[in-house]
Amino acid sequence: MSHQSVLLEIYRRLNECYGPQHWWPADSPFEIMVGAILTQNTAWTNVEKAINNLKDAKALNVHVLIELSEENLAKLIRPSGYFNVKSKRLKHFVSWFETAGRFNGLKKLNNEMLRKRLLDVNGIGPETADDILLYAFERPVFVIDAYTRRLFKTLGLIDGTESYETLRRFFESSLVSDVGLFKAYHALIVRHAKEKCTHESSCLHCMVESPL
DNA sequence: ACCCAGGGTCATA
DNA sequence: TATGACCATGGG
Repeated sequence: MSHQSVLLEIYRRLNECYGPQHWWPADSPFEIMVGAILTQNTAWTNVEKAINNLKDAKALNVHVLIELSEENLAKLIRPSGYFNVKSKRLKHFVSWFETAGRFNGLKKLNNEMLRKRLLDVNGIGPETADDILLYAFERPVFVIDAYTRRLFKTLGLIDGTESYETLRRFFESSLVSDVGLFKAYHALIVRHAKEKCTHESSCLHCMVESPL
């Protein structure tokens, strides 16, 4: 059986268990990018609080974020944790974003170039870059996170020690390159990890027992 | 009281 | 290249 059919079958079952997930939850692509940085190693419920603070302060835009001091920005995003680190990272990101000509400038770059540029920003690593590429720029990039690693290790499809790039290539070369599929797949993997499948163990749709 | 969450950087060997 | 310390809040 090809990797393609295995991965599609897993997707089919996840989708049957949980249905559409409406991801990424945000009002705009810019909010997605800010959220991608804020959610680094952090529960999403905490990120929501930080984003709401930014909205209440009318600070969820390039101009205000550039003007805002690092200290004041840290206060606003406090609930998301690592607030000093993330304040710096957001500042790095918005300065870069503005300099690069925002969406109209950046959307001209191909996937590989855009990814390279994102990774040059201090505070943006592979997963954050791919969140931004997939959900904000609608590029067909498969996001690898800890949940993905765990699930597919449990399924015996990967060893679990592979590098980020190796795993990303595995998914991207095994699946048809489709933004909608990649978005939905990643969202379902997260959903499956967070809300463990409550179906009977005999459930034919969930081939996986909850990871330990 | 402990554990973890939609990671990434930096210093060290 | 590869491991470890560090960042920090809030919910279980």
